[in-house]
Amino acid sequence: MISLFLEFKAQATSILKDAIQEIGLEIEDSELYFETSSHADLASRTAFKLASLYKQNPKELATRIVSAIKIPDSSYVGEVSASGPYINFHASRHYLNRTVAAVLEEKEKFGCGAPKNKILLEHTSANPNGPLHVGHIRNSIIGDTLARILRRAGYDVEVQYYVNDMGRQIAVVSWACERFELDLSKKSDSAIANVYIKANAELDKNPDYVKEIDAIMEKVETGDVSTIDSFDKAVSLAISGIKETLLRLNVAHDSFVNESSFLKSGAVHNVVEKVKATGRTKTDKGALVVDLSDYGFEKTLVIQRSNGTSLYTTRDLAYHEWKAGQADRIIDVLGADHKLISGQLKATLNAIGVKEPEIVIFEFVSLPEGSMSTRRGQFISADELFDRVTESALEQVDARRPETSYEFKKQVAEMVGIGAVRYDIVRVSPEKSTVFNWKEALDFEKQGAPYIQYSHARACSILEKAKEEVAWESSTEIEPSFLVEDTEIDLIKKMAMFDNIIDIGARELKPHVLAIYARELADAFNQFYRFVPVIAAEDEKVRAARLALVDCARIVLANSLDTLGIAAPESM
RNA sequence: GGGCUCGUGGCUUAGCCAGGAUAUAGCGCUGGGCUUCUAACCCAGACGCCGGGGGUUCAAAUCCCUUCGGGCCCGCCA
Repeated sequence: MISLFLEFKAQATSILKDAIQEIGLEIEDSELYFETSSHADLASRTAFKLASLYKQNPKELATRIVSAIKIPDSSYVGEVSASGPYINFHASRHYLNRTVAAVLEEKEKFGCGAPKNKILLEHTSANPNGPLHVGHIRNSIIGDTLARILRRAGYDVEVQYYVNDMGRQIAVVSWACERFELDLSKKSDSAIANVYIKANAELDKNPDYVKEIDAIMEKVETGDVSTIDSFDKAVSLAISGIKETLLRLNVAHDSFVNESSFLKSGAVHNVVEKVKATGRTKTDKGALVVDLSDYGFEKTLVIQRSNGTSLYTTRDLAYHEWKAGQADRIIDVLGADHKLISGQLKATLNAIGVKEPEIVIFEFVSLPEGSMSTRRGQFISADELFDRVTESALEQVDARRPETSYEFKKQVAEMVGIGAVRYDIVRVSPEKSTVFNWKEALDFEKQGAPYIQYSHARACSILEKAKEEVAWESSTEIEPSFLVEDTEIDLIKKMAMFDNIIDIGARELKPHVLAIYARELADAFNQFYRFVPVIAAEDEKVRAARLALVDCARIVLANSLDTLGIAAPESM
């Protein structure tokens, strides 16, 4: 709740506005054009804007503004200077001291924002027709990291998995379970995938079977008990396996919501009636379609089949109508294949006066041989990735820490392996499509999660040693003003930036900014570690201050890792 | 065919929406650093017509047009 960089920026804003007013000019807050830069802690390009507004020279304006600047006592802003047309703000000693104190005071709460309203976030929601594959977990990791960022930003976040327990693909699964034997010696989701793949091959060979699927679909829609039971059985087998995978990935959902519940409750029927009431619907070859041409969609949207059954879209409309009543903001994390349909969904919701969701789209992960498909059995399961990556991590731990127990190595390998997977996926912007590559996935040499985790472990190790050698205690009173080395100041400034990163991530729904930040924070800590002796510091007060700084780094690294959903080992 | 999106050193990638100070970082490569708090580390160096071509602007990786290449979508599937 203690703002540092955000407060620094707020103070810089007010100081700059006053100075601009002082020289008789005026500008909007949004035209102060602040940016972080290597030249200053915060730089403003506003002189460019003022120059064009008032037809004056930007350099001269910057100089005049700077000379009119008045910095209040105990401000986070220390010094302001003009560099050509740029106005550079430098943080004060007070800001640095306050940062150290804030981290020590707030500990795991450091970086948290003030309490905000409720968000309902849906992610993963993969069809229960097989295990999660490496494409699905991009959804899970983006979604889970966003949820963690939003929580730290202060939102009350509920995370849901929308279970498709009655679509056509589940009818195929159910049909497949009758026809083929489930191999339950395997993980249940994998067993489901096997019969699902076989069934699809059968359906491709013999199109007559399609009628059987249609019949099953009609039965479930009319509430046939044995058909519903058969669906439920298949779905729960798949979902229990998926839950296991998500648990290992450190991804948690607050609730699993069944699609069928909206049919049973009559919500699907009601939402169709609401859409009809807008006068946008018509019948096209027996099917009920919605005209969304005024929203820019050329083609109509089908919301009811000619046989009267509902579609995924129809049930999704009902789901979103329900969600809109549960929270202030609705966020869905969806694959790029949903771009069009989610636009149509939003338009339809808008037409019936229901709050629209914010959609976060991520692009596909494909294989070198082409796109992944559960139906064709062409995918790499998340389980296989986790197994191989943790196995590879185990070899690393074994090589680096041969003296430790097998239990320890196994634990570290799990933290490092899963962390590496999460980091590798979250560090890339969601809008980039990627090709899965085993060599890269198993590479621990690059600066990824293990690098950040190692920095955390290193901080822990220094503090452990300090307890033994100099009887250090975390409660020791310290004087942060002794932290004057470049690497110390850089590290403090980087820690102070945490609230800003959480704010940006939450505002723009971009989890990758946090991934980059965590790596930069680790960089700053490692540089400090390399250049500045801590335990060996000669002056006792300097040593105490540096130990406190190590403790701060440990806390902010741990908080960053926690927000990324990555374990923070104390030793590795 | 139409729509959306991505294209930044050999490879991966930040910055683009809100245009401005030498274009970010990693891997790989070259060279250096462990009798000192964990070397999964640190330091230095080479490598870029920011896909191509036009335009707008005092200023373009960023905005506009066009073109090429990759991905996704255009189902009474989800």
